[in-house]
Amino acid sequence: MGDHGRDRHSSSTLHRSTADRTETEPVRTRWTPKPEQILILESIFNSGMVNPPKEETVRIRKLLEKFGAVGDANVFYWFQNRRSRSRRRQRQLQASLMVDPRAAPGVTQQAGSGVLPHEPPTSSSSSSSTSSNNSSFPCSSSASSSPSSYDFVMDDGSDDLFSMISSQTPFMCSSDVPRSHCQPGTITVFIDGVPSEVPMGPID
Amino acid sequence: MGDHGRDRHSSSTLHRSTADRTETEPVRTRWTPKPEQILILESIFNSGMVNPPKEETVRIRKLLEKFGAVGDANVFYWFQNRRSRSRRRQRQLQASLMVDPRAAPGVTQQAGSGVLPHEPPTSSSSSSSTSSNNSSFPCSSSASSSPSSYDFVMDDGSDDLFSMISSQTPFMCSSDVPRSHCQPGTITVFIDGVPSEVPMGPID
DNA sequence: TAACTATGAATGAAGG
DNA sequence: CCTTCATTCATAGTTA
Repeated sequence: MGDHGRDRHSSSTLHRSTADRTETEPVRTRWTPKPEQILILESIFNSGMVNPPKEETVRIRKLLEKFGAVGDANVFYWFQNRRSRSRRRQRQLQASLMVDPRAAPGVTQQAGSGVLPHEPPTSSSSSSSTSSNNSSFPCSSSASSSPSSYDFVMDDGSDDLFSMISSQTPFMCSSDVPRSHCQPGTITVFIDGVPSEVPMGPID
Repeated sequence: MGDHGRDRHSSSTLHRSTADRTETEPVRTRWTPKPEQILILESIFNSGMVNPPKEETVRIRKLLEKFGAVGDANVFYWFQNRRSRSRRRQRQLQASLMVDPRAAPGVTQQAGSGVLPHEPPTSSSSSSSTSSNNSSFPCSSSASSSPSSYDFVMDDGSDDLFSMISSQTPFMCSSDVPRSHCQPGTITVFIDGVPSEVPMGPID
């Protein structure tokens, strides 16, 4: 069982493959988000917007497109998976703790499905309260920080727009926020000096 | 009948999986349509019956049951999801074409952008909605002259297709092109040489 | 080289 | 009808 043969077409936009053959192979490679894109997505997610509406999704996509080809579907999937994964992680962790206080995440992988629960660090101080004191995102750049708005400064004009990212951030500073009811603010992302606002109104 | 007389979940038939976890665990396995079942479903869908009534749903279920456990709800959900997905795809495609200037007829293209699963705003979203584009596609294609039975002739089929049934079965594809409403006839599915008729009455 | 992990994409099932 | 959750498949990227 488990033999599905559904149409696996979709996706799109991807970087150049090793060698683009003129063959009829669409090379349906899946979208590989760039580090900058991941940063943006994570920041938005951690800002409380865990489920952006369509309008916001489109806007976010436009934002991400500045760093690489990406479609609305990719953004949509990203948020969906993010939410799902976060919840699942929490659930499994909780379940494990309930059953056995020292239930190690080690599992015996069985042939067939490789869905083994893997609980990485993070997710500790999760106060599921209406109060949101989420000050995640150590994006301590020289940019001024406005209340209720996150500033994101990127320098892609240079050769290495990655400098800012690898400057201090290990890779991804994501503290899974279960559901923060952030106040209506605005996520401001500065790209190449151009600020892009992503108003985060009613999250869901 | 105020409410749809359709029972929401009545999939009484479901196979058991490797239930060696907990004895009392129903394992709640979701229905995994077999390739043959998918073929039948797609055929019916592509034949124009995109929203079969309950009676037809039951009949289709009976048909599918020959290849594996399946409930009425599964069939119902399948059609519902299929319809939704098709519409979404179509909408997205149209939107993409409007935005994407490279609608080159040439194939072997890495697609434009990730098609999103949710409806794009298409024209600012404000105007009254539900402006269903009825034009659609020409309801012609290759159809048998038999007014009593309908043949499934799908194009595409470029994707990997499973090894059909043990008999000869018309190919199918994932192309979603629901004919608005072809002539009311009968959908005949040849299974193992045995024709099963599914009269398509009120299509939708 | 293969095996594993992380994650994007697809879809069944439900809720509204 | 539409959106959303949960489960699963497939694959890019990493590791032994």
